[in-house]
Amino acid sequence: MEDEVDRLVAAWHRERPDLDVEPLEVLSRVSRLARHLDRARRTAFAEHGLEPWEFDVLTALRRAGSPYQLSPGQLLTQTLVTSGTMTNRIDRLTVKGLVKRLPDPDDRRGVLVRLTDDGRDRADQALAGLLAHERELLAQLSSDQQTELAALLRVLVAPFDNIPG
Amino acid sequence: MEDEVDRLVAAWHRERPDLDVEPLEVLSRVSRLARHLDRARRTAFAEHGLEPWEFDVLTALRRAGSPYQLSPGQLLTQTLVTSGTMTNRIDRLTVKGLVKRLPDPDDRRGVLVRLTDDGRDRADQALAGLLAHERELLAQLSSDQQTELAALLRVLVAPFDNIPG
DNA sequence: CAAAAGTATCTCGACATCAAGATATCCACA
DNA sequence: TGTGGATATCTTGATGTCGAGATACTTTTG
Repeated sequence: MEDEVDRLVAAWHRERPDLDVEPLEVLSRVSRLARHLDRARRTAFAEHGLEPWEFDVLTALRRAGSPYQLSPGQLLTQTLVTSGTMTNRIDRLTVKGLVKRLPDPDDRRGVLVRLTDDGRDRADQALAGLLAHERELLAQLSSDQQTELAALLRVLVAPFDNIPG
Repeated sequence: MEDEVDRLVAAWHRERPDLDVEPLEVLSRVSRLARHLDRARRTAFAEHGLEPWEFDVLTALRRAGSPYQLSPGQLLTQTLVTSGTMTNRIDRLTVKGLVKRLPDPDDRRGVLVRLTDDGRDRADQALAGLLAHERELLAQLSSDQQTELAALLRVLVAPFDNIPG
């Protein structure tokens, strides 16, 4: 089946036949798919009363394991936002009662952000919902194809994840 | 090579061994890669004095072919932003002398946004630069692997692109 | 031909994000 | 032990985006 990127590439061939736009076949699809996924996730999370950014923070804490706490610094390396943004997010999640700030007993500069019981439940529910939606999307591919796709994507992502930056 | 998603999946297995998080192997990689690509593009465009959003608008006009003009409405369906955002973008591109607004001769409600000569050159240069950078990223994969990857991604994107939404 | 519905663009207010800088604290080394 | 540099978090100001509504014009309908 044709997609927008096929049309994009066709347009470039028409306008710039001298140019090899092959890279767009992969990378434009990655970007566009990510955009669509963002929308789908927003919808999925709304069923649980969460915004995507709230899910990101809550699940980072959830994955940390009991007692479900991380420093703001650890949270921002995991979520790739700036410190100002993270301060703001923690503030708002605190108001909603999903996390709370505790002083770090070992470092008086720092604080620890801990998931409340309610926050943990919301994270678990939203994750289950997300996985259900995503499984539907992936039903277009066989299990083997999914594995293949994951492996190819890993090759492209790994350099970013392993080289500082 | 391991990546962040491998670590993510391992963490979920540890904390929620009951849950099948297989979909994340594909879709989290798509989202994370897209995020890295955004950054890389920002860097690539900066060499040509353009922001990513400027590139998006200019290349949409460029692809339209001579005389390189589209209505704001056409531009916002292509770039997936809202009308308020597009108005703002056209304003700023006009100030920079990369596009200009012309009245639509056939519909007095409408305007046409046309690329200036300078705008067209900038778009062409930035595209060439982008493709060069992206080719480097993709050098991790063989030509066959790239084709395979593009095909698998197309299967996932196509439903979004072909069903209105 | 007049009124209603639809369409195209722009305006405005709210908000999340970023980048840079401020403040407080820790740590290595002399 | 004290001093300078590194670290952790928060604050501030600017900016781009969204969403709702306003305005102007076109098309359809009766």
